[in-house]
Amino acid sequence: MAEKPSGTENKGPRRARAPLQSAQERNGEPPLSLPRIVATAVDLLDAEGVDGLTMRRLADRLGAGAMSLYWHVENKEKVFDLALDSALQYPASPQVADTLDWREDVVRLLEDWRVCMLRHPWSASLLPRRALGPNILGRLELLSSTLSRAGVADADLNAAIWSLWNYVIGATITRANFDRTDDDRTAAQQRVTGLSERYPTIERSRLLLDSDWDGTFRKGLDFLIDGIATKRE
Amino acid sequence: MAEKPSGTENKGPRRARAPLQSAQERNGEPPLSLPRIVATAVDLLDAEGVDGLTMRRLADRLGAGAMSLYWHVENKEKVFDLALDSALQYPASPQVADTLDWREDVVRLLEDWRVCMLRHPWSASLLPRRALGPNILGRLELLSSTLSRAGVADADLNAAIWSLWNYVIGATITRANFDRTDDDRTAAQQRVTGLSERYPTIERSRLLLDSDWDGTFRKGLDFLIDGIATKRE
DNA sequence: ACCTGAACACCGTTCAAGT
DNA sequence: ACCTGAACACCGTTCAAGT
Repeated sequence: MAEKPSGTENKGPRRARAPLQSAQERNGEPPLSLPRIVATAVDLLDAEGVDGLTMRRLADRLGAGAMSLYWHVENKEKVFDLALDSALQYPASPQVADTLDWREDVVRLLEDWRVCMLRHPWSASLLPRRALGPNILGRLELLSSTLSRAGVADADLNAAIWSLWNYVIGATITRANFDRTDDDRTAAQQRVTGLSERYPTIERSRLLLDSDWDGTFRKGLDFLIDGIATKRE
Repeated sequence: MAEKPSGTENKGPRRARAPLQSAQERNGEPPLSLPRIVATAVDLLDAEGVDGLTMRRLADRLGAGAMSLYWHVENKEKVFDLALDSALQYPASPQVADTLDWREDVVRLLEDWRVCMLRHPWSASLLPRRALGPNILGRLELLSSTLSRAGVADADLNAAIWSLWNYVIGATITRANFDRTDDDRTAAQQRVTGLSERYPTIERSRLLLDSDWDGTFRKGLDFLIDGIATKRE
């Protein structure tokens, strides 16, 4: 499984001794490279959604033959892995550390995470089923250390992290997928209304219409953090 | 868009005046019917996962030609919608209502929901992107009315419901997807260990190994409910 | 070292046709 | 009313070959 240099440590060919300008653009960079492939994949996903990412279409966008990708990337799965982690990049200088209020830190951390995923609406639903890349791990580490420094007992640390992770993932997936068109939502609520004797509470509260996603996210997050605060020593 | 009877109200052909036993099994039921298609789809999904569900394979399992499905079902999307809602069936007699403790009720409701989705590991990730069928709406209604009866203010009701929904979805998706093989998890944790200077906290807490999913789920749920209890009037 | 086209075994869905 | 096969426009990936 290691004949090809498509392994994890390969950063793509170096631009130094570029050979003889092969038919593509003439900026020193070779026409295909892992970073370029990943960046283009993210663009394609942003534009066309998960189902829009096709090896052939991706190659097309890169001005390459369909099969050329496989020298760099081994798999479509791998493309997803790399695109996801690349979409979750975060400011290298974690200025979040050591604020006065650890709750503030956690909230800011997770809200940034959420905003980042909402900017790439395909990312949230992909996250739980992918290998954890360095950016994802970096975010988890930042969260862990913040909570740990805040005094969360070691025994409760993992439960706290996973609870927050699960909540952020769930909220973001829901929002990215339900927040489609207003028409869809009205249609859904109207189906409920048509059966108001079966779903009286939902009908009365207009659950499927009203959706202050940002507010709801923040409220639930506060609940969780309140609970976690209890576990500090 | 309405020539075919594949619309929402069509429950499949009635078995009453069955005609002349067409080449299939000789139990009164017609060889193809919406309920049978949906049930088989659920089986197929359980056995082969989301990617395993193929119109052709589904038809195969039903002993029918590949295209026969389209008379009953209009779409592959629709198959997913129906299979999902069918997997989320719940006891028609909601004995949950009117216990002494509303918190107990909510917990039982959501734990049953989660167990139900874990029994069909493909369901959780499908849920957020699908139309809400009667079973899903029924569960939402039950949750809503329980919270409402518990005294949650109308202004906070929807936020409470969505918070719980998001949390359950997130937790279940994470669990269904991360809980794969032990090998995977050890490999993941070892990658972290190899970079222990970058992820010291995660390494120390063994986040990627230890995963008491059930316990974590319950703890986070309690946090949320605690927070919601605050909002009662 | 890097890229390519032809080919294989699949997809979902349309359509015109069978009973 | 219900089912079908052929056909179309796609997929991901292998392989043997090009430079």
